[in-house]
Amino acid sequence: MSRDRVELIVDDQAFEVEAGTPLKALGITPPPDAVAFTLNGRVYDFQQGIRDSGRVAWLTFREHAGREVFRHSSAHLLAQAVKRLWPEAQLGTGPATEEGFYYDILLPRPLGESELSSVEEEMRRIVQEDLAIERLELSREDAMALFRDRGEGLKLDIIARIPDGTTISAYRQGEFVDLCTGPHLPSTGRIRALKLTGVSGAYWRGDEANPMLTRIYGTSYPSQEELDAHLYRIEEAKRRDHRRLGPALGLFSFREEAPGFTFWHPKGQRLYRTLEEFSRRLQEPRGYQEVATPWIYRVGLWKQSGHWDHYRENMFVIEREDETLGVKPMNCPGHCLLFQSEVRSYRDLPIRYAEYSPLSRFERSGTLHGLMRVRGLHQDDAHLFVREDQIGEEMQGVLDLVDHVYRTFGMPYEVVLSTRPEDYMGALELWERAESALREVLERRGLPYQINPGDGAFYGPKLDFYAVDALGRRWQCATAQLDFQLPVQFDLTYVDRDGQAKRPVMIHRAIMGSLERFIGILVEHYGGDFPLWLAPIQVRVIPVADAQIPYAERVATSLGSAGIRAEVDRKNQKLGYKVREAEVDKIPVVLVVGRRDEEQGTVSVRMRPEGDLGAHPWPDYLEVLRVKAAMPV
RNA sequence: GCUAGCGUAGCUCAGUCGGCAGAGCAGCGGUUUCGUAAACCGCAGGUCGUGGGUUCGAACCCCACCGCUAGCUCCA
Repeated sequence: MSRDRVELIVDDQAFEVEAGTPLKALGITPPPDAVAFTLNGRVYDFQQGIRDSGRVAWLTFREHAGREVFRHSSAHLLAQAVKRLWPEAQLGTGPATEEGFYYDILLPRPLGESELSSVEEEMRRIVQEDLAIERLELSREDAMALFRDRGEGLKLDIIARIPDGTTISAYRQGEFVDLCTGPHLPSTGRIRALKLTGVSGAYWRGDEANPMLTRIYGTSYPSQEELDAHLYRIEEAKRRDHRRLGPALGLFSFREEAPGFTFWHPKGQRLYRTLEEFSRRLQEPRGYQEVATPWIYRVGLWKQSGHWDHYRENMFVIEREDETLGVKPMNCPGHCLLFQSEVRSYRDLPIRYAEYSPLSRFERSGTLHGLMRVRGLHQDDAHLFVREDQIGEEMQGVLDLVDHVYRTFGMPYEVVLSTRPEDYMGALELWERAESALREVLERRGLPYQINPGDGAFYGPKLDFYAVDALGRRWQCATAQLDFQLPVQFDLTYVDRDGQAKRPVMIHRAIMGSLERFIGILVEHYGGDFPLWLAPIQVRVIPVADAQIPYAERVATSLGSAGIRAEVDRKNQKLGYKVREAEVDKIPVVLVVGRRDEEQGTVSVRMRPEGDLGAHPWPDYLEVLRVKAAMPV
């Protein structure tokens, strides 16, 4: 077969055609739900010239790559509608996202969310018109001329950056043309269900120095049912939003007097302390030693650690008596000073310092977000000082902890290795050693991982762990970072077997990460329905009538003595009312006590989500609860 | 910080054209003492985010600031 011929297998039918022939020229009718196809791992639409031999695999909306084609064409649809409404608008870029698509557009005037419905209407009209989507291939000159004529200044900017020798393509549907590599749907009529979901600003090319364009977000599906299901998922996420649930459950609140800082209410503080206790009970048997170090240091320390150069923008800085002081955003420098306080032997290592004290980070006002992004936080933080030969074993220990914790909360997790950033500190050779050490740890464990190039900390590469919650969303929580720089900055040493001073390696690690953020995630993951061991109020005792209040109080007291967090509902209300309130408050266990219970020495158990479990002898049932409520360490 | 939007009772929300500040839930007081998701009656609750301006008169129109929301940028 000559180089300019390709052999294709389509639905078990073989074709041999000239290279560059599009699929639609073969006279084949693709399956009705096919949006594109793959060939040798490359996605093609039906109009792109084929340059590879192989078997054609149809792509539908069900495949990730198919969805991307579908949403990308939806973005073009959006752009076309906007251009019909505002012909002087200039198009930026409009890609598909995980959940939908957006288009960045330079508009003659700001667009409010209320105006989206008219854009949406125009989009539906174009879907009705069922315009064929046509691929054009152009020379650079023709492309420049075409988009100059159409007043698309931003597109000229893009064309200018396309390297020589690349085919420049555009897609036309009706009167609309967009510069685009494709692939795309065959026609606009395929997009049966769509919704525009919001507008926001976005810098051209993502650079703060560039002008801001209007970004219009939307999503689309092949059918209304699928769109409705998507909108329902969004509603569900809103229902679970920790910023709504947290205050409603009496866990925490925010006040404008202290933006980015949390008011922990009694129940929230209990939850918080339970998590902290959970962390201690896991770490102490694993050789961690809890410490507490200062939270304000002279600027010299921050200069020494490198934070002054790399992290100052995120620090609270205080000027007093001609001196500059910085409130700590991290514990690592303090732990280095602690390590320095004594002469260390190789026999002392590894040393594992754990600390839960408050950290302050100046986050820019626009980035604050409930508990997920705050200025005042606490981490289940630790720094391990290890010999180089201990790195593997210690990292394995960290991974064990991560695994235990995320398993406990029923969250699968994904691992990402982040490598050397541009503003890195230290010698290249150390970085390479650190990065390959991390790779080896993961591979020995057989953990699949992704690589995020250039996303490491300024002092070392890191492993980030993304927990996946009940709604399938990913949250970055745990992190484990190798650090060869800070021991150099602080001139940390230990005396080795041969009497020589050696440099330890530091491992920075947090398992839950920021406890604030972790609680935010747990609230949404469980929808406020915490497992028994974690629930702030584990048991509510409800007397059927006032006459049973003393009995209810005796029950609650014995629960308390057994270490179970219990309260009595003394409200003058009917039982049904108090049961409902307990359900709304998401109390995991309700013990109803009426006259029958008092006479027979029982409690009537009601548990979430099962409901009424009938009468059980008391205090025998206390032991059942004690076992169920035990912390899973 | 930037773009757009929002801010009325503890919560959810109504408030017409610029003309006396409203409801439900929660709270409090009473009646009721009740067996598994809302008893009944009553009471109280407001600097309409803050400050300025326009107007005879501003929750409503204008300006500035604060906070929040969706994103952007940032995120050890």
